[in-house]
Amino acid sequence: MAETPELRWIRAPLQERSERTLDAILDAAERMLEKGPIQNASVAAIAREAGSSVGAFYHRFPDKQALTRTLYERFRNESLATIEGNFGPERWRGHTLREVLTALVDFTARDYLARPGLRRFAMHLIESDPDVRALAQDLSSATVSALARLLERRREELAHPDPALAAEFLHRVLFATLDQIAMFHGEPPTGKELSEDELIGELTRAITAYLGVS
Amino acid sequence: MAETPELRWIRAPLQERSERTLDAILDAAERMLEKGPIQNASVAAIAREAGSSVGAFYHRFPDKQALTRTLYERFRNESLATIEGNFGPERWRGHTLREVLTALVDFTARDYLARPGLRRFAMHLIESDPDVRALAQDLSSATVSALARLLERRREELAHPDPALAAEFLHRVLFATLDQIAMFHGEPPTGKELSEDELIGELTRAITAYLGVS
DNA sequence: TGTACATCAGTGAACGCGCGTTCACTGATGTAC
DNA sequence: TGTACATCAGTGAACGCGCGTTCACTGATGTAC
Repeated sequence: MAETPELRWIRAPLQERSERTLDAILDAAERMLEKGPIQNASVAAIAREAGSSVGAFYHRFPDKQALTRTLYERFRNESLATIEGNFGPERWRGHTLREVLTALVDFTARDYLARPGLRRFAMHLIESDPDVRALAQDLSSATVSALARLLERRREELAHPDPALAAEFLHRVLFATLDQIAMFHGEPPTGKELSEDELIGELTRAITAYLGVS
Repeated sequence: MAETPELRWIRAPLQERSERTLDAILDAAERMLEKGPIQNASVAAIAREAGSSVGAFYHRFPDKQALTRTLYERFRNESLATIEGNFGPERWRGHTLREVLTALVDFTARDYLARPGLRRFAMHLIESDPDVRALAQDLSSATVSALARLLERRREELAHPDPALAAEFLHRVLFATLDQIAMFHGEPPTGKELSEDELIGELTRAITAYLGVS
């Protein structure tokens, strides 16, 4: 599961043994993400889950923050790869803008909602760690730019006067909505259920209507 | 500033003196909300800010959680009153649905964005305290119902086939977007600025387009 | 290929700090007569 | 109206717990010759 992680915040493993330990700790932390906030999990508990020890933890990580940053970076790299894959101009050749948007919303929503703990983790970290926030802004910018380019290229298929502004706005609304759902453990803040399919349907309807997709 | 608060979670003050202390503590906590998470502020710091003492704090509140719950309930009551005021059928007589929605979005967005710390506080509490979450769901339900009734009454002014579903969806999207902005201290997650006016404009555009307002 | 030594990795008990909570005490307010 | 007493309110030092971090030690791996 784990690639060799970024070394920005951790001591480089010099033996294969310690690389295994490092991966085990990261994997354990990732597993614990879906149970509850990592911020509430003690280093001892994480080490135990990894089948390791507190001392081994501190042999790799200078402190607990380095673990959360490294984890965040793992996920950010996944996201960057996904953006590359989803937004290339040739990726959607032969499809209408409506089809493209429908597919993107569907994919993004299901991806997010499948791992709510991960999203909660990211939100808390972005809120509290300025370095991570800078990384997240970078990721957002990349996504917004990719979306803006997509909209610019298909300008004749939409009515919104300012595709760049629209991309910025849509990015915000979409991710805010998905993050909010993740935040509340899949239990929606209102009593009434709104199923995943209904949500995706309404999101698509709202986005195409907002853009004035022909 | 403070009304006599709900007594659900605190010991009733029997002398005027202790009621003053109670209000001072609640006001101090409210002030501290905008600085940083109350969860990170120690009881001693809150008591100090209130010009009181730790012992006085525990004379009113059985524990720290009772403070956050009481604070939350204060704000929830404000919100309930706002809903009552904003959603009565006679409130908008003589205005088009477009005008009503424009006014509601403008009011709600500016109200939220003026006190981001309050929103962050509420989000964290809703996430971590099941009792508060139940209260929040109640509040959401009330808002959604009020909005749904408004849309039902003006069904001929909109194209969306299911006003109740639309109300549920719009509520989510709107508050998720505003909460996300509050969450990141007004610094948007993307580098590019989207001014408050632009945001409100695009929100209104998106909502009217989604509903198919004539 | 074997041996000595250096470095890396892992262990878990102990430390220390922050913070929520308690408690013994002092002071203020209300009430009975 | 004054006085004695009970109850309420406030104070801040001390307690205790959880948890991040350290550290002295043991074991494993790599390397020089």
